[in-house]
Parts: sequence; C-alpha cells; structure tokens
Amino acid sequence: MSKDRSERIMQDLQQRIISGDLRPGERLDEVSLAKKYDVSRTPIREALLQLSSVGLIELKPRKGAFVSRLSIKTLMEMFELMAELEGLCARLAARRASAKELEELQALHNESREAVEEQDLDSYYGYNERWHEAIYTAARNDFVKEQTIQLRNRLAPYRRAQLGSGRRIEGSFDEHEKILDALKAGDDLGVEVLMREHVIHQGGTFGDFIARLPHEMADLIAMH
Amino acid sequence: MSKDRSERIMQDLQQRIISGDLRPGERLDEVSLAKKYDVSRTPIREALLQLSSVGLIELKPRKGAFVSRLSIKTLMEMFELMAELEGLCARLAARRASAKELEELQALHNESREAVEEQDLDSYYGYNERWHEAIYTAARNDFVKEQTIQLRNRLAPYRRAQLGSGRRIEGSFDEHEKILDALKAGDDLGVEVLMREHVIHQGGTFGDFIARLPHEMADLIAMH
DNA sequence: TCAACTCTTCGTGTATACAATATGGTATTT
DNA sequence: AAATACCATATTGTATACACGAAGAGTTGA
Repeated sequence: MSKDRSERIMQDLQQRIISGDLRPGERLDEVSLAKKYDVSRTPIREALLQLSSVGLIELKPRKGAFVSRLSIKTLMEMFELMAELEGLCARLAARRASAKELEELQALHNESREAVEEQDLDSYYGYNERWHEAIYTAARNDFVKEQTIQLRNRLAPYRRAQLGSGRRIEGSFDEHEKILDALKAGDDLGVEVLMREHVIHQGGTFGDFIARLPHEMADLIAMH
Repeated sequence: MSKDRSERIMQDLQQRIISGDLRPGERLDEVSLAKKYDVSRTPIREALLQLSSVGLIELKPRKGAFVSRLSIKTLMEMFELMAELEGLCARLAARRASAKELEELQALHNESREAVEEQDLDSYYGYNERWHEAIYTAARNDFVKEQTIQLRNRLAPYRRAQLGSGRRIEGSFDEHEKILDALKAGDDLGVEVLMREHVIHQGGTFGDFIARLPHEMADLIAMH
C-alpha cells in the first residue's frame, strides 16, 4: 500500500469536478466519501487539501469542503489570463514547433471537420481540447503547458456548462484554420493575437457570456 | 482550536523556503517538524501537502518531503513565464492604473534611489519587490496578481541566491525609470516589452545566469 | 577482501480514537 | 405566538496507534 490511495481519490474527484459531475457549490462530506471509496478519512482529507490548493474546491474551516463557486469577477479575470496563456503558447509554438507537430495539428483539425459537419458538439469538444493541448506541447515549455492545463481545468465546469449555448461550431473551426495557417507561416505575433481572440470568443463575447450567466448558471456562481 | 495550526505552519514553512532559510534539496522530516512546532504529525502533513501542491516542496512516496530542486530546464521555463506574466501586468497597468497608483509607483521608485546610491542590496531588494507588486496591483486583475506572486515565490530561493552576483544595481534602477515613463504615457505595448526584458535581465542575461549556476548553486539544482 | 543477503530500524501511509465547534431543534420565557 | 437560549447531534480538526516499505548495517559466504 503506497500512497496511491489519496492520489487516486484526488484524481477521481478532480475528474468528477472537471466533468461537471460534481457541480460548483456542492458539499463534499468526508465520511460519505470515505465510505464511498472504502478508506478512512485520512486519505480523503489529503485529497481534499490538494484539490483546494489547486483551487478546485474551497475548504471552509469547521464547515467542510465545497466545489469552488467562482465569482463573476474571478471568472472574468481567469478568462483574461487564459487568453494570454493560450496566446503565449501559440506564439512560442509558431517559433518552435517541429514539422511533425505541425502535421499532427493539421491532422487533428482535419478529423474535427467531421464533427463540425455532423454538428456533434461532444465530439468537437474532445477534438478541440486535444488540438489546443497539442499547441501547448508545441510551445516546448512544459511548465507553461502545465499551468495552462491547470487553469483550463479550473474553468472547465463553466465552459462545459455553456457548451452548446449561442456559439456556432463553425466559427470555432474557421478560427482554428486561420490559427493553423499563421502557425505554419511562423507568424508568432499574428498567431498570438488570433489565439487570444479565439479563446475570448469561445463562449461568445464576454458580454454574452456574462449576460447568460444568471439564467443557466445562477447556482454555480458565487454571489457577493 | 480551529484550523490555524496547519495554516500557520504552512505559512511559516513557506516563508522559510522563500527566504532561503530552508534550501532546495533539504529534507523536511515530519516528526522533527512536529516536535519543533509542538503539534502532532497530522497538521504537519497537511502543511506539507499544501506546499507540494504549490510546488515549493516535493513529496516522494515513502521517502518524505524535500524542498524543491528545480532542474535548469524547469528554471528557464519558469523564468520565461515569469517574464510574460510581469509583462502582462505592466501592459494591463498601463491601461488601467489610477493616478494614485502611478503616484505610489513613482514614490517607491524615488525612495529606492537612496538604496542605489548607498549600494544597499538588501534594501533595494525590498523596494524592488514592493515596486513590482505595486504594478501587479495596478493591473487590476487579482487572479493574475496571485498567480504572478506564486510563481515569484517559487523562484525566490534562486533569485535571492544570485542577488549580488554580476548585475549592477544601477541598471535595474534605470530600467525601472523607463518602465515608469512608459506606464505614465499609457504605452501598453511598449511597457510590456520593457518589462519582459527587465525581468529576463534581472540576473544578467540568461546565459550568464546559467553559466554561473554550477559554481554557486550546484547543490540547489536537480541534476538529471 | 568483496559481494550479497538478511535483519533491524526508522519513517512514511493509513486507520481509529478523541476533542472541539457549528448547526438545528426544542423548550421556555416574554 | 415569536424570539431567544440552551442542548443534542453531526462533522471537522487533531492526536495517537498500527502497518508497511525502504534504507543501511552487520554477517556470512565465496
């Protein structure tokens, strides 16, 4: 028995939060989790602590653990940084990507065309994630890649909640194509701007995003 | 007795790591720490877990906790991101800083002049930190500010170790002045570039930085 | 003399027991 | 009847006890 227990539990809970199975605001009871995973409270607590350090849950003293509910202010701030980080990855990738990596990006893009034509949102969501992650990799800065993925994970519950709302899937696909062209051309500054805007537009404009919040996601947001 | 224990211990250990009191590679023994802080191992473990999530220590299974030793590769990657984040803060600050915030920046800069003239490295180090942090604040994105400070903390042991080596203090001061001018002028793109270069040059050029590593900091670096 | 194996010891990983506090309900008082 | 105070219960925070694994020292064999 090495320390897989708390690690495995942490991974599982993280996945359940990212996937939306556990919704923001939901309480995480230690004893229930302990029973569910058939371990003592100790590994549970360790997993919860780690998740809180990453920002996926909040630990309120003497009250317990809750899946993080982000305020609108924090959400906007996180999106602003997300756009910058994605832009950075794209800029670096434009200078550093290998021919093979560019081919992989093109291949992923080609495959995703099918999902667009069939209007398969779930499928496109998957391709989209892999495509963006391929760019993080091509940026050849593993630390930046990790940080970017971590931030994306924290935003995941909210991005998924607004998946099919508003935005047309074709728009995203077209932007990917422009970004890909700029990447191949090695236009680092150009691709940075394109990527920033792509990320910001992902859920429609910021305004649309905020405007839609109160209705569909009211209970996911922290009200201050 | 609420949960201050582990929190306080975490803060204290973090400070000791950042300040260099605990050096990279150093072992953190749970029982010794428990005796030192006069608590049981439980709060100690919780503190260590949190520190590992932030990246300040590494938790090797069945082997214990060690102050993180960063590889040269990771160090360079972190510096690359640090320069970007500082540049981002500067760019945002150029657009969003209030008149009062600009005044505070100028005031801090003026006060630091004294430290420059007296060649007081420790004093200048303090002013430098406060000045940079004032820019994070002026960027008006608390999330970005937090992330930037967190990364700076992780780099702190290494930046401090190379404090007086090589670089002349006047160079930093002059760069601050140019950055301040660009900030006041609202030249967001200009100040971003200036800040990036300033951060990269902080310890001399990257090349100098790396070249000096093996001698003064050999044991702080992870060798792979 | 060197190498390999075993045993001991120390420290981490996990479970459980205990302490303290917050929350909700009930009873009492105004 | 409403409000407040008090108590009971449930849940977190901390301590301790136990189990497992790793590292090192000592011994035995070649």
